[in-house]
Amino acid sequence: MTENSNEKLDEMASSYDSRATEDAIYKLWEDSGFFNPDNLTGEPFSMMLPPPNVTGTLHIGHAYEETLQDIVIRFQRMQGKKVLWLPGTDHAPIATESKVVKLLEKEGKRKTDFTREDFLARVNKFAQESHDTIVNQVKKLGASLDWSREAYTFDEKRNFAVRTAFKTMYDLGLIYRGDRVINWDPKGQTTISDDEIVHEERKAKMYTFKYSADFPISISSTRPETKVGDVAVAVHPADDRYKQFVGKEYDAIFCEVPIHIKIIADESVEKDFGTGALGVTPAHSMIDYEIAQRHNLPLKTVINEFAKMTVEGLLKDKKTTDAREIVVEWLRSQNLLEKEEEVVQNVSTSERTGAVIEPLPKLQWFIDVNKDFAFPHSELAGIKQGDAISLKKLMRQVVESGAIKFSQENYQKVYFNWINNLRDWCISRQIWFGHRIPVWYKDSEIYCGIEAPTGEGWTQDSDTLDTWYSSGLWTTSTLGWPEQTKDFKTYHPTSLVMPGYEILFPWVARMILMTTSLTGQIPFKEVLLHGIVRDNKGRKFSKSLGNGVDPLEIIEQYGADALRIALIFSTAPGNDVIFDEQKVKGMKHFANKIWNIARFVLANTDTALMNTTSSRKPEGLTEADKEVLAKLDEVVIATTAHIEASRFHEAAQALYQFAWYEFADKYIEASKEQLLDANQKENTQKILLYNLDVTLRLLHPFMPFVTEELWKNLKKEKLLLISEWPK
RNA sequence: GGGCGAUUAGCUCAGUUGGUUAGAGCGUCUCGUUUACACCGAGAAGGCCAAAGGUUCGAAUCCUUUAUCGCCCACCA
Repeated sequence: MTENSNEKLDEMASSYDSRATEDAIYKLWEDSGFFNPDNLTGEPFSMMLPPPNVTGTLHIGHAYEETLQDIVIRFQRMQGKKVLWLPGTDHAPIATESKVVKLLEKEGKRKTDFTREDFLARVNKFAQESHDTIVNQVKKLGASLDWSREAYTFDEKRNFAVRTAFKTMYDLGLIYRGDRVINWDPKGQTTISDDEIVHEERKAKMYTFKYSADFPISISSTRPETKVGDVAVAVHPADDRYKQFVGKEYDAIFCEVPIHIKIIADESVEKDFGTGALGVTPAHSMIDYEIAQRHNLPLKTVINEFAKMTVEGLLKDKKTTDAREIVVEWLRSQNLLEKEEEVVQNVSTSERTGAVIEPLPKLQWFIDVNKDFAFPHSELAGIKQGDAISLKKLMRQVVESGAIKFSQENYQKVYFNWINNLRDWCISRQIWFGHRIPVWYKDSEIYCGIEAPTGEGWTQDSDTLDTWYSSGLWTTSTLGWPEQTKDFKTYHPTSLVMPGYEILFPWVARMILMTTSLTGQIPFKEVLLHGIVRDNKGRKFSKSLGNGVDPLEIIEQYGADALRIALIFSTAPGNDVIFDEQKVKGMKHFANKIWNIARFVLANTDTALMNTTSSRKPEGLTEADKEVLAKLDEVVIATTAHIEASRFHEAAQALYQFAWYEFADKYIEASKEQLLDANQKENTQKILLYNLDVTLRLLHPFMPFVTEELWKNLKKEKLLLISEWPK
């Protein structure tokens, strides 16, 4: 070894120290300005970060998501494209508000102790703190996001986009206000959409009984207390047992409440279930509401927003659960109860509060997904401006036509299946935190506008919008829409969206719905969904299990590069990922291996050769030289193909194999002899440098920190961040 | 009930359009350290690719059936 080399060995630590490296490297990148596409040239490539909720801190699942996206982004940037990856956070009204309510409860305070303004100040403070934590975590991971364009779903610009979107859809007739049975969360005191419901299996008792002794038909119910709201009994039209009664009407006194029951025939009733007769409670059951609509039956509300009975008599002001006991007792005392059986039933609960959903008729705002509207502006093949199309058809069309491509075909099937079952979307929420509905009332007048109406006496709707209404605008609002900004023109439609499969419906589908109807453009050209991260027992990470892993602790211990490559190494995107600290440990060793490969190469080559490394395949190569160069060509082709096909795990595996076994174990070992041979020395040095150069480039999207740190030693003009991808 | 998927080494998972002896990480075992890295090297053990049938010159891969497991959607009252 030369004297120079010994210096190099002394200069570089014998192992890679991620703690001493990562923050400085991130700062180097940020200061370079190359996260901002304004400083780049080439064909635009754009992607939006799915905005994390400002409900606290990020978990390992976010780290996975950001790693996948950062790999694509860095790869595209190295391909010489003008790459925009735009960061932001989501105000997530229900989630954030309920989080703050819980925090206040710990202080012994309630939401109602505050004015709307004071409460919102508390929420905003919490949201700001969460935001800061999240941004720090994202940076620690190495995500190469353009922070100069950072957005928030609840900032001024996004609020303007939301108001404009609402007004536009209202004018198109897509948004309407209607009195319908909706999902009411009695704990959160708000409506929620179908997507915010979680079904839970619970044991329940099903009671079979008659309304009164002289009523001809028995019915079954797990919620006998709602029967005071019944207006009909529905039977199947072909059910011979009940045919004779159809059309007849009866009066009865049920648990001290007078009821009037009409016998109707409806196809939706199952003959073989229970008694084959369904007590219809239009105000407190979605299905019954739909039956009632078909038969022009009245709505009879018997339960209020606090899940308490509103009828007179025995049940007055009782909670539904208590009322149930009372009704059952009453049925027994009247000798009307025929059967009582244990059943397992699916109960609808609120995703955020866990409360049992109470279907209630309420005046709310909806998006009509079935109504044909005149498509206002089109940049799509197959649909012209002015064509009549419904949102459902539109959502199907843009995927069927191939304008939006699902990288995983099975998720496309899931998407179509969801659209087929889609119902109108309830977008109003009775919570304080969120975008106010841009509608004002004065006596019987209604005004919808982007700004408040002029004149005295107008009151704005007190409701706020569903979180997905604003995040559904994410690709457009972040680029300045509704203004036709330069960013919007340059980067929209975005190239790709990469969220987890769990938000395919609430987010991906909603972005397609909102963006396409409003702008006539698709929001993104390609959808690539990823799985969720589970613990090493295959369980979801959750607070109640206490199995959460803090990405920052993992990064502190093993380094961000190790975490990144460990997460993507062994699983194809779309499948769930098992997080195992052992994997991260293994990849820390890999980062160290790369470090020592570089250390060996740098110690055994002359700086004078640094800039001649691109001179390939010199004369007089040894077998080992030829072998490693061939393998290097292979890994360049394979890595590129794998990334282009979104097989990130295979790209990572190919690189791991090459670097460790071909480059280090075989070639570096062979080079030790060759370096001693004067005839082979220069070739060997060139090949070592060339291999190192290419390996660092290929590895950069996966392990950006260690590769950029080592790149410094190659004394190149450009940062590795914006260096050319090898060919 | 409707839809989507999974089953490959002790564990966690790869395996692109079907193509020679099915791979990796971790773990296990043996040997090795004046040598860039012990966060290391050399080597080894370990799999009738869930089961049965079919298509094919050829199947982990395509088709059918079965079993087991998982996820999503859905208020059979």
